Amino acid sequence: MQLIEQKREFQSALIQWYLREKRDLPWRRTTNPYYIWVSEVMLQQTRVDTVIPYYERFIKKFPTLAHLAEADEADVLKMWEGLGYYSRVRNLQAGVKEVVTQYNSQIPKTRKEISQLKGVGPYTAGAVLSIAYGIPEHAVDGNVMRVMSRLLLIDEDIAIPRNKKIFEEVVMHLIDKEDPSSFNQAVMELGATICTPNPKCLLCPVREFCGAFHEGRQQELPIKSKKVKMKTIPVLMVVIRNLDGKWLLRQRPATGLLANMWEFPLVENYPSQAIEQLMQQQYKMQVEQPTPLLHFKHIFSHLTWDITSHLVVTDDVAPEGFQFFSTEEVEALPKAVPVIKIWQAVNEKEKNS
DNA sequence: CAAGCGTGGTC
DNA sequence: TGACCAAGCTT
Repeated sequence: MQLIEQKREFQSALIQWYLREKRDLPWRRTTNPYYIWVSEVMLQQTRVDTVIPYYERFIKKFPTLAHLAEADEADVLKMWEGLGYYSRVRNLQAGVKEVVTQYNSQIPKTRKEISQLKGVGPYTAGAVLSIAYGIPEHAVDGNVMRVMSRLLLIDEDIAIPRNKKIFEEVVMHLIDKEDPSSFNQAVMELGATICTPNPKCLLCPVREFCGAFHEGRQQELPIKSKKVKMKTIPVLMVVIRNLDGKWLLRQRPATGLLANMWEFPLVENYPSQAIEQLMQQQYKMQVEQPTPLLHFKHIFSHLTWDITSHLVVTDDVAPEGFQFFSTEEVEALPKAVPVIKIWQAVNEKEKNS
């Protein structure tokens, strides 16, 4: 195969292009393995432009492994608010604590050891090892599979997990042992800017090595099977204010959807009946004066919430698992986007009365 | 392994 | 407007 035979020329063309054209990103100004780790976790399934401000704030607030290890989980979650996939940061802090306590605050330099840290999978392990330490390890993400499937005309379905090892083996063969950091980042940069789903082949620095370009098959690669369409769940959210002007919230479980985030009382798949009766049944609470707030859809990765929200008043006590919070306290709690939207609607209504 | 897990951008 | 996407990991 042409690319394999001209490996040196390919590596050189790719890395020269990367060093010339790479975007100036905050995490490319350091090789601090902790900062690389933070950036890689944030970048999982998340766009660069979204990550940048979160990254800047996060490392300012938690500048070292020790700072993050010792931080309160609620403060850590607050820094992640709005970024999504909230278990990432819970796992990150757990992994950082492992490094501090078990590795004398030195992030391990072997795939075997680093992969055992919470939240560090095959990609993140290879990314930290190669970018922070210059170790020639594969870091195969969606970009890499797309780029390699085109370069080498690999037509295995990239949606099937067991096929990823094909790409990991390809990368281990092609990777530049002298500069694995630039090589891995170059492949990803190429996938993010040139070898996109709709590729810009005329701008590609390695098109002469590309099997798909030669055969005009760049639009049909990679092969990726479709996923199932998601369900829509009707959700009723009730914002409950007591006579002291405080708000009723609870923290979601530590695992699962919106892990550890705070929310107003909610009912999924609720029956069509009055809010007062529903709150009595579900939470044993007496509420009055229901006022409609917002009606909107919130789309998650695998399901949609069709959210109806109301504002009510109560003179009751907080039910099991709930607490009343002042307005300032509610602001400080980590909340996911649908809760934030409803909270903003409440504030609007307060302002106009 | 398949399914669960957020959010915002793009075409 | 809806499908698809974006530097994946866990169970």
